[in-house]
Amino acid sequence: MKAPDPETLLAELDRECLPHLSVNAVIFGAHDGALKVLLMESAGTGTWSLPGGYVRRTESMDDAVSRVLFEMTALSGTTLRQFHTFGGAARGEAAVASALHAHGIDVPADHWVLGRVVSVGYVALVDVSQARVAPSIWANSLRWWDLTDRPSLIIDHDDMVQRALKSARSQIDDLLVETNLLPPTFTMPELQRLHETILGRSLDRRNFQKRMLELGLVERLPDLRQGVRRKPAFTYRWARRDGGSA
Amino acid sequence: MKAPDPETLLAELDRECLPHLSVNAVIFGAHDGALKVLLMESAGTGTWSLPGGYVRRTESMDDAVSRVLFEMTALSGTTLRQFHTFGGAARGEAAVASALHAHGIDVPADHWVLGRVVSVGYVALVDVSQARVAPSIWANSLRWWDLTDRPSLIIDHDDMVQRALKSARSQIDDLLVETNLLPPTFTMPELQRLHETILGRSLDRRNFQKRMLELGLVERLPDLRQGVRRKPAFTYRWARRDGGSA
DNA sequence: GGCAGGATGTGTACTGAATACACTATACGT
DNA sequence: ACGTATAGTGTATTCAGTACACATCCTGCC
Repeated sequence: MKAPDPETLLAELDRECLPHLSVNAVIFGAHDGALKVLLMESAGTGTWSLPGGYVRRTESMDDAVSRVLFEMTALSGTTLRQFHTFGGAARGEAAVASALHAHGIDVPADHWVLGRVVSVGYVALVDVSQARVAPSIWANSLRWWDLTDRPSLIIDHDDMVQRALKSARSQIDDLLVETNLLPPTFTMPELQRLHETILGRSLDRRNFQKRMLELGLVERLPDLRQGVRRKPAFTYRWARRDGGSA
Repeated sequence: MKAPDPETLLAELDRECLPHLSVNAVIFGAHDGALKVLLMESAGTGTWSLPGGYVRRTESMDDAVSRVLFEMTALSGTTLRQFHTFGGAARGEAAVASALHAHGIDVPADHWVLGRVVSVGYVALVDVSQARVAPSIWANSLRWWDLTDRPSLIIDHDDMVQRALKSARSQIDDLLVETNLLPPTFTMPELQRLHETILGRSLDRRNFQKRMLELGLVERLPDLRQGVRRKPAFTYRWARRDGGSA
């Protein structure tokens, strides 16, 4: 993002972006067995919301949300999946005014950014330790929150988190494949702990391993993971998907 | 809808609706064992597309799509379910210009209705015989097409139909409950034929009945359906759902 | 009135996926 | 070397979904 420029920011927004439309990303991360979600605090308001942004006229929504994610975390190549679009009539983002005001930008009261905005929700799973969280014009504070101990969010963003979580859990295999949430090679217990963190419940080791292998999601490598202070574990990597058409 | 008024239609659209946003409805109907989809022909172009409309600034998207459905079919109370939002960068609706031009309305080339529009897709199942299909400003022709024998559609509407169908089939129980696709009381074979039409495959009678009853979707009534020229069948009605919270 | 035909009603067996569960093996720390 | 913590592995059960055959009842024809 550019540095805040009182005069041109709003004009640029109007010229380059689709009005009344935003994308929001529910970014889940796993750290130390706790499920985290990335939230931002609108400057000057103390209110928390989901990271999001506007869609440029020449970019697809998918590209827009990838860009937003990159701007906020410096992560690219992450699988972002659309899960729902929120189009209630009462969706207005008063927090935007405060955020912009904190940067010396006055927004006309009738500007669309303060009014009703339809928001397309995307969900992603990322590695907390790889994300380089960076504040922006919209967010003076951006940080990971424990999912079970987070502030309440503006408008319907709490609902978005709930839906995103449900969606992420139901597509967990799909969302984890080929992501950077795990190193290129990993052990089965590592993969299982990740699943458990995301699903919020414990899984049986034997059933878990059986399922991963039966689904052909991972393939075992000849090496063992040494260096840990326990029994060495087999290492695995994501299996190449054999292209199955619809 | 109002009668086309060259001067005010566009102004009204700008004033009352959210720009660059539309809702589209994939309306499936079953008739004589064939799965139908409601399509409209943009006036003057001969190109076919899904019914749709714009979202008023004071109504929710859900309300907007219900209104569109009502305007086109006079059906109300139908369950419409959002299934996906289409936000590709190349979404422009040239057909709109022709449709409006056919009504003597000239659209400036840079107006948003001709440019990129993000479209929120909804799906519904309705009774073909109850729908009173009515042309509108946007559609000079509106009719049911056999799903397997339909014209190709503009932009990504063919993709929308595919996704909608997949979504409808996976939620069939949910979409059929309490709808007007069947009379208040119906027989099990009637319900089964409806399922078969929507799913596009035949089902086993015993398994089907067992499943419907096990899921508690229907409850048997004391009466038999007479008057048919076969063995009389039990009648059923939709069972009241015992409110289960998430 | 009897009989053939077609549609309706019903229960059991099989298969596959998910679940529950216990013991052996290895490295580290003492 | 011995205890402990973690990793590796197979079998039995349950549940959902699927496959399948025969009796019943009404209609229409003879």
